[in-house]
Amino acid sequence: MADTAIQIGELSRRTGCNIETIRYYERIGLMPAPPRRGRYRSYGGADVDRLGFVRRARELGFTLDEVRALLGLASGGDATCAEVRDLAAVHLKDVRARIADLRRMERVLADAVRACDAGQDPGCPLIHTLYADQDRGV
Amino acid sequence: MADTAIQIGELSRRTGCNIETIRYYERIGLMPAPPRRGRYRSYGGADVDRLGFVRRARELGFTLDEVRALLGLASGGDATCAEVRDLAAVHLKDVRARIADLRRMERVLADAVRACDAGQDPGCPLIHTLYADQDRGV
DNA sequence: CTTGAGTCTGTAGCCCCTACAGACGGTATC
DNA sequence: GATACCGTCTGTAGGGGCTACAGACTCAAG
Repeated sequence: MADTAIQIGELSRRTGCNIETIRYYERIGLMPAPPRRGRYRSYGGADVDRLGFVRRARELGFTLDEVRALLGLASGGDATCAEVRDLAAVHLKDVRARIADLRRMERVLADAVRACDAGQDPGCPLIHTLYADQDRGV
Repeated sequence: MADTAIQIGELSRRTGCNIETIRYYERIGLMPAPPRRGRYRSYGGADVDRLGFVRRARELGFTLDEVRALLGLASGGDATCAEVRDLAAVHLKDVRARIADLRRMERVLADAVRACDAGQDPGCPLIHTLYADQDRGV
């Protein structure tokens, strides 16, 4: 929120976003190309806010395209809240699907590891699982 | 398990693995280069098994490098079960970490969507979350 | 003889960065 | 003033794990 001009390194420190990544975001048009002081990029408070927004959206798992959409909506009026909500809802569904996938993996892996520990099986239970299960399960 | 020779399309059908992906696996040495009938690849039952193994391991979220290791261990004696177990245990930990990450995302997203639906907030709650939360949360 | 499906090689693209190489800028020290 | 050192610059290549072409071929059926 300080409105003094900062360099890319400071922007990186304040947002926790890698310098290379900041330049990458600029290249793909996610961040605006800032003015230069000499040949160095010069950022202001608005850039810190915007990049923070991007970073937090990324941490919630939004794709860069979704982040782009969110940024567009964020600058619109409050009529866009419904659109934002829908974007988030779709993404939430996606996140839940990924969780469900991972839980299936978790279950199978945990079972296999437990079976290995039990050591009843002649041969390795996990290898057995991977070889034998014909398209079923998982 | 049929031991008649099959072409890549049939291998693809039997394993559910994309043709391009099969050739890719061959290129990176995950699948052996099969003999040719004329200029067409000719596969046997062992290939169906091996590719099935790879596919199931992938479905459990193992990386290709891990799959490579598993394949190596699978052909070893039963002394390797402990190694397989450890590989799986490490991977399981990873899967659990990813689940935890996704659950954090899920929680924040679900809260935001709920807040949007409630419509108390002046402006959009999700946008607000993304702009305001300073490094905290998420 | 021609059509059509299957296969072949090779290369380029996807997502989202990350990691260089090699040159320049600006400041602190000697 | 020279040196050292950090920060920044551009540009390009790589990663994982595929996927999607283009353009050539093989082969069986009609």
